[in-house]
Amino acid sequence: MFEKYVKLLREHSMKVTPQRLDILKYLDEHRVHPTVEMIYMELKKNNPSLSKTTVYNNVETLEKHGIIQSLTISGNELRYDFRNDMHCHFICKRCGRIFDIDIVCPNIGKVEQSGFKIEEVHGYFKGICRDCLKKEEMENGS
Amino acid sequence: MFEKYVKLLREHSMKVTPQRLDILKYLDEHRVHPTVEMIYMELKKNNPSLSKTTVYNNVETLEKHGIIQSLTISGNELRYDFRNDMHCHFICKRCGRIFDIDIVCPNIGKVEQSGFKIEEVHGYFKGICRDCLKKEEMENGS
DNA sequence: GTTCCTGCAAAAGCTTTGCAGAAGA
DNA sequence: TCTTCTGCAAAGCTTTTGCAGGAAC
Repeated sequence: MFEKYVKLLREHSMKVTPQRLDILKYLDEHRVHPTVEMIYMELKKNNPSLSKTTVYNNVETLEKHGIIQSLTISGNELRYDFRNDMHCHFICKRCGRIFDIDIVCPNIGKVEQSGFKIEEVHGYFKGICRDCLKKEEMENGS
Repeated sequence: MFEKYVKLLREHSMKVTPQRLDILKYLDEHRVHPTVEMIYMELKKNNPSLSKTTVYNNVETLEKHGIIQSLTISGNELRYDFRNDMHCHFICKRCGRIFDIDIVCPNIGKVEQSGFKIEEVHGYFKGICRDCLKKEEMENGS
């Protein structure tokens, strides 16, 4: 059940705690790019003594170790992604859902040629998702 | 002096107020992608009665009209850009400065083909800028 | 005159900090 | 045993809200 995450933490010489395992498992199994609040509310159900500070501490530490990734796509809150490989995100302005977009920026070379050392690449698309477009068509349809 | 911005506001049927003109002029002449706090502190020098709420109100309205653009690059605060054309940004993890990168995403078509309606494209690179890299070399240099 | 804007104060929301006790290695 | 983690409370910041008076048109 948790072996995968125990291994992941050990590989990064991080202490293995139940809270950490819960957070990793949640992020892995719920690829919705949740906020700290969402993670906290979900995990609190099975562990009522969980503190939001612990969630904050852990997502920060996990990110520092490169295990997870944070998204600044929505401006007023950070979102977390179990995937740490390079890909883009699409956020729907109607429903707020965030989708993974498997595209890699082909211009990194150009930016590096101009003297910048790139450590992270974030691509964010904003607009209306398929489902919300369909819903709109249904409502406006003749 | 302000004719340019008066014209811009009129074109968008927005009322012309001194505060609006000041904000537009500041953003146009200081392409550093400032925060609301930075705009407020600067403009307060010549207009001590300026309110931070007014700055918030105006950057929001200007963005809604597509005159300026907001960046979510830094997570804990919004930054504003006078440029509203499509381009990318690079933020230096050392000095915090944000640079414009004139690159257009070549993959928009692919995302739209998968059924998403794209309204905004944001490309953020994070790393170390030229100046900070040089400074590092000087300090570590043999 | 009507509409929209400004600015103040208060509140809200996300995140960080300090610290004592607890748990991991 | 030593180090790190957890959880609580309080504080810090950015941003939003409500509203009365004022300015734009």
